[in-house]
Amino acid sequence: MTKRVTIVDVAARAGVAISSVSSALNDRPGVSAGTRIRIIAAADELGFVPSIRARSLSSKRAFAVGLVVQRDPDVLESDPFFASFIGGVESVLGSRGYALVLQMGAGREETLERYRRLAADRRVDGVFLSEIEIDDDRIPLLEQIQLPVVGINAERDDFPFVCVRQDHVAGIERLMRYLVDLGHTRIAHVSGPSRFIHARQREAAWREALVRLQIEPGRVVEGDFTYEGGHRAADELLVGGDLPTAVMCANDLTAVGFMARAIDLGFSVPGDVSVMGYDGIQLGEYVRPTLTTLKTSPRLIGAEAARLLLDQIDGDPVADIDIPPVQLIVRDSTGPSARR
Amino acid sequence: MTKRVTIVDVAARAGVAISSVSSALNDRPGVSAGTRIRIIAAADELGFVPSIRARSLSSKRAFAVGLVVQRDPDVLESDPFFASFIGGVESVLGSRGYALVLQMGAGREETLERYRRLAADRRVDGVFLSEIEIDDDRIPLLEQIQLPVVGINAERDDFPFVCVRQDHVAGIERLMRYLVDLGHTRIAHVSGPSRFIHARQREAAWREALVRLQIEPGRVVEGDFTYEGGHRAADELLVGGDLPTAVMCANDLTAVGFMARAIDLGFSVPGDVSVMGYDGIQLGEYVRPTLTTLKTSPRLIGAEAARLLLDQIDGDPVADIDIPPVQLIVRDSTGPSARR
DNA sequence: CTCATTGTCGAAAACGTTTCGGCACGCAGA
DNA sequence: TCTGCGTGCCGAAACGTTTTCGACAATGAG
Repeated sequence: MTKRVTIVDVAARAGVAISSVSSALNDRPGVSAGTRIRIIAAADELGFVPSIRARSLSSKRAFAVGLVVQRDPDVLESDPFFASFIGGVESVLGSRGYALVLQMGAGREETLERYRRLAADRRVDGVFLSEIEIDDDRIPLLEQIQLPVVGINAERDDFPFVCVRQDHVAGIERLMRYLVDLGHTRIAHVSGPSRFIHARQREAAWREALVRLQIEPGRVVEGDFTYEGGHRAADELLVGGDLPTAVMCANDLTAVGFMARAIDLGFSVPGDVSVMGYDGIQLGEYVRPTLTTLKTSPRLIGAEAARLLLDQIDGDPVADIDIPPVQLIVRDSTGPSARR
Repeated sequence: MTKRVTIVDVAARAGVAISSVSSALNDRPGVSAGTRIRIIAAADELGFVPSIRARSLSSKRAFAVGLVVQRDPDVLESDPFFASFIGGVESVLGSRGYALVLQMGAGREETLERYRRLAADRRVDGVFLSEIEIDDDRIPLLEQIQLPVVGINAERDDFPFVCVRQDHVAGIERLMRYLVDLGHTRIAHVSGPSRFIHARQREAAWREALVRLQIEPGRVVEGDFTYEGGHRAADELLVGGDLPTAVMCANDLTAVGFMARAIDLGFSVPGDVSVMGYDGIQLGEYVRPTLTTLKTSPRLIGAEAARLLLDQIDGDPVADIDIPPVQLIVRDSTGPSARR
């Protein structure tokens, strides 16, 4: 019923002191090969599972890490990023005996409060920091609290923690080169909310890629990563004389919304305007026309971020990581420039 | 740096024994009003935060609950249920000093393994059990492990744990009555995978509602809760002579996929066929035609489930809860029956 | 044969709570 | 005055690890 077999039982069975059991099971030096084997055998036979609670108390570790996601319910409703990200995180955490504590804050203040509580309670040994904004309050807060942090897509300069980044530059350059090869020269961008670092990164990558390809960057309309945002962006971009021949949206959902609205407005996709997304979510495969996009791997980002966080907690040296895009997926929403 | 102020400090400051501090701060009897106030004051002044770790060890509680979601990555990719559900769970957990441990299992065996680990480690005081299937392995496993459980949309008979259920019957009856009032008599259903209890519940509710309204239930096609599943269902249902005049899909994503495909096939929605979903996700508002659906509240389900779980852990009496649907949302995808 | 050295192991002290048994003390009833 | 009994409080023992430090044996060098 209650947790029966403790380290004491193992020690008794192996005929050694509990300290030896501890050393043996944690791969610490100071115990001979012979006794080590004996101890491990005893532990196995008894089905010994060390008590995380006692371990936590004694070793001052929680064996858990935290993720706080700020969720203004509408925006993130069906954001596929976190599900995959968490999957990746979990795969690494599980194998190292760690667990993930997930918190959700509705507004800014609530989110900060969650971090504070997590730290005050010492419930986790480290946290992920994602969806980072310009002048993000959480950064000074986390600097003050002494807690290992791994950032996700943080800005490249001036970020005080280690970070995992999607390599937007490489990915978006591939998208742009593809468009330019098709003859496009007026290429617009529907960005994410500009307060988000990762939205700015994508926009900057778009701009730089075009400059590098010697194309004048087209208009930028700020979206919000939603389907509806794509609608609005189409309304804004597809009027007047200076129409873009291609549009790159900051994510797939926006691109799908953009296409739907463009078609409603009487444009042909890709005949009049090519549309591309960024993410590679399932949906892009089902809409008509199917969506050209760049597939990324939130799962990989999660796994690497978890590895970095755990290494950092263990005191191992860590360094930033760039995750390359997975694959350029060419489908039906893009085609040769109309050149009108 | 390290957790400084402990119960000992508080006791010293208040001039009492640590046992009194513990009693006072936990609202336990055996301490007079006067000293209680003094102790609370001392704790406040010192900014005392009890160590969850010590508390866990001593009181044999983890102060955390677990959610294991099985994620065959494609299917759940953009399932909005969990995000909202977790939001609701969190809102209750937070205020009671509990945290949520989230685990993700890729396959069946991995999922079971997560539950086992969670239990063996005693990392949580209880778990949620959702997406329940017919003959679900997890049920016997959880019965064997002694751990409080709250089910989500479990079957009504023969489920060994307490449960929170969306009241599909009430909700779907509203949808059906609305269709029947519009003159529909051939009403089909695109279900979820039949291995899921909640998919069967929806189908059963659909069937019973129609019987009650004295309409012969139409065809049933098994979908999979995805957009693509809606596509396939349309391919299957919209051929031959005996066409349905209305289709109720088991969730919104399926309905949106169904509509898109129906329109591709040359049908008019709702002219030739009315389509309705179930969930009330954002997307239904953006597609054309906009989607008639029933709004549910995963958030509410999460909150109630968390309350039930915590009460159960505290040893308080608990009883099943039915959550009513939130609102029938009539939009453009449904209309009078074509009666052809 | 002695002494320093190394490697192995054990006893005991943390870690910071909760909980349990008991000791004063004041008060009622005899 | 004595007995009995709640009340409020205290000291100390859990809870199950990790970790430190010292004891002890075996080993090699002088």
